[in-house]
Amino acid sequence: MPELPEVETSRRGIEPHLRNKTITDVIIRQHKLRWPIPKNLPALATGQKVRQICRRAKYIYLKLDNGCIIIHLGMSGSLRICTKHTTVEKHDHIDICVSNGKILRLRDPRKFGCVLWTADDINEHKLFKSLGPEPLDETFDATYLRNKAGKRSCSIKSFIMNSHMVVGVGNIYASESLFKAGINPKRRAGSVSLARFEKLVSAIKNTLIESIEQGGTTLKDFTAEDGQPGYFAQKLLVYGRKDEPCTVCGSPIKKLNQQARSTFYCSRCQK
DNA sequence: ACTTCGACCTGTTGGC
DNA sequence: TGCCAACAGGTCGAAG
Repeated sequence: MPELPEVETSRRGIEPHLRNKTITDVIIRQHKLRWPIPKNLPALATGQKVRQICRRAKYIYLKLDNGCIIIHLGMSGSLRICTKHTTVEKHDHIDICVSNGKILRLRDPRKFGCVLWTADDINEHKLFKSLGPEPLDETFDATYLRNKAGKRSCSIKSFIMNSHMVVGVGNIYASESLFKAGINPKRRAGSVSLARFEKLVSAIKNTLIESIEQGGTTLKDFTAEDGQPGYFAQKLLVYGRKDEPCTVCGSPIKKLNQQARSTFYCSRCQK
């Protein structure tokens, strides 16, 4: 269920356990994720040192000297740091074992996630090549979005959730950001003014920064073998609040479906 | 080039 | 209390 803040929190959580450690083994229990885990991944990665633990969009990747291990958590994936004594649970699909005895373990009940390998420049990888800017990058601003929006007829909500426009805005933060910016989620992307894109960009950045900070304070011990990994409840203004009063004007929050996803908004505050 | 929609999978929840 | 349908925070790739 990870949105970008959870992915970044996961990256930060696993980083100190893996950086500069040598991979001693890769154990695959289930190949069939969104795409098959490459059969030769253990052969490629074993013996290599993990140089960096990075994030791009909602992908986490481990940089080795001979390539990268790309990880996506899909809808239900989670990462934890284990030891060889940690019980393997159902849906624990892959272990990446390193030289200090720690194990990076991916659990993903719905199997929408993936673990892939690339030997080439990560930015040339098919999944990375056409990604839009990071939402917290300074190149992501109102002018950029206005230009991208052009005369497009798709809804502003699906526009900001489109990874070719900007990455990392998931279903929850799309609703939350549009509420903060006062924009109706059904509005055509092409009809949003530059001034309103300014508000929207600020809202997206603020929402994400706040959540990442909250993740950092919530995250005490990522090894959390017994409980959940570094996910965290967040204060939501509209998401999941159907029929509850708007925090600004008091009118009931509405729910609608867009592209088969739930959208929550205030019809009085968002035009 | 743009938009919509199906597909992938299992666990949880809410209504009857 | 139990059953079943609906739903869940992602996103690619095909089809129109």
